[in-house]
Amino acid sequence: MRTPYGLNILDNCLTCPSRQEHLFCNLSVQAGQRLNDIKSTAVYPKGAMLFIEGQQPRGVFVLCSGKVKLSTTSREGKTIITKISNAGDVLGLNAVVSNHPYEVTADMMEPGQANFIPRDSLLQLLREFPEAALRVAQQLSRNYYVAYQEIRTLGLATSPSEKLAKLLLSWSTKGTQTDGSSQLRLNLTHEEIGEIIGTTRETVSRLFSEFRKKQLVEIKGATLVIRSRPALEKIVQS
Amino acid sequence: MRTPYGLNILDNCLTCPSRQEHLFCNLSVQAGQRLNDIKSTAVYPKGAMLFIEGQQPRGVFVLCSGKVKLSTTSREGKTIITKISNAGDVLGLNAVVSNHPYEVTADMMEPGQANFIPRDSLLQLLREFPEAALRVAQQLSRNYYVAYQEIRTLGLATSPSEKLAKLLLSWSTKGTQTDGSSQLRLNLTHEEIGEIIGTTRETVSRLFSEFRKKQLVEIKGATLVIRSRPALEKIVQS
DNA sequence: TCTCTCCGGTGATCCAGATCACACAGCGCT
DNA sequence: AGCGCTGTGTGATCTGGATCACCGGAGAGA
Repeated sequence: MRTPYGLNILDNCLTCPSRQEHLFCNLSVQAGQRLNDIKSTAVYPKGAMLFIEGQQPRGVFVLCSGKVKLSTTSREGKTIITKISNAGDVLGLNAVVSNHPYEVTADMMEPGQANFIPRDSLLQLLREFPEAALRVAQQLSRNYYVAYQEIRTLGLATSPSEKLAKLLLSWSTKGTQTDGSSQLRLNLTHEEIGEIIGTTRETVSRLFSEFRKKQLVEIKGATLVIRSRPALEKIVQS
Repeated sequence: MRTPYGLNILDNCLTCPSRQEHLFCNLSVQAGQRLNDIKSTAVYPKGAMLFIEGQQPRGVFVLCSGKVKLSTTSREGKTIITKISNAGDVLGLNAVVSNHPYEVTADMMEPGQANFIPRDSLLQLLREFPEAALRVAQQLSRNYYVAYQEIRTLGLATSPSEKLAKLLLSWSTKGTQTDGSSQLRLNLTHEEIGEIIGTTRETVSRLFSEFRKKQLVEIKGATLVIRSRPALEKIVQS
């Protein structure tokens, strides 16, 4: 099956390749079937907004493919990116469960597919299947845990260099691992990286120069090679 | 019933005065009874640690009376206070549900009582009572929501004065409300306030001077009077 | 090919807030 | 009283990173 954006569509959660990997997908057959029935799937272009900060929650989105940027913006226009979500992530869950407005804006960084589950149907399912409710609780507590790391980073890490080092290390675990160095594709602009670690475009640029000069890192086009994890860890130190 | 610290002990959740007010207390009779059976209650002195950041989760604490400071500290010794908890709050829930270590340290700021619910018993209860699991999910999503506000404050609010103004406003809602001014007891040191808004003792001190000079605020001993909410809101503006 | 726009690099300046350094006030202790 | 301790108030510096300003390269689109 092909779509306007050249993606393969997954139309059944039960046969989804990431079914086993993620909390929300890995349910009993009945609950899974039910989930499959109430979901509707759609493919979104780059730049599409799944939901916007402040909207009343309509439902949750389960990301099947693509990358999604979660961000929040102050009245003066300053933006921070709180998370880059990948396939398998559940978006908007907190808003739906707590019935608070979405606390972030979710927009597609590249074309991708997402399943939508309306709020009422989801809550009904949770009432019927205790296992699903527990699974959701676990997912929420994981979210909370991640949010907490973010608070620690923003509140405790002092310098931008520390934060950038931390970020690179967290990325490097996902990249190609070899000896003490690893490699990863960099598909964010300096501006966006600045929004993640809470600093300006210029500072990010200068930090990369500095890291390059110190041989901690190497950049060829969009690929970033981490030359020395230990050295980065020393910068983090906290 | 009297205790070493001069507190009345509440020994039954079903008759607790705050039973109706808080998510976790307000369950069906069966679930409530069960909760009452598996909990054990204790009274703690000022300074007692309910749990410490990094420990494996033993269970949750439901605070019956007193105030608890939740904080996290970096290796270099910098500390941030993430929340001041009051009666009715459930502490350690995320750690228990996700089975991650406690992400904060909880210590009593004044003598108080707390019920302890061991991890295994709680999880068992959640499996048996779907309503309880859903309740827990809601509690977690509320926690998440609060954490998010914190991220916004730390990441987006620019100046310390903005953060302090925000904090005072959030406190003033709980204090004695009159016209446009309100009054509240200040039982934190400048140092602790600094740890909440992420700045130094000296800066807090200077900010209070400044606010006093601008007639936004008045301080007599431990009571703080907010003279003009609108003016504080103008400082926040974000 | 030319132009437009976005992104990255880097220098120059400036300032808010951290840091250091005292002074002093309240309070419990012996 | 005299001592230590904890918390507060306020000056004097120092500095890291924001801000402004400009340039050059890469890609898109006509």
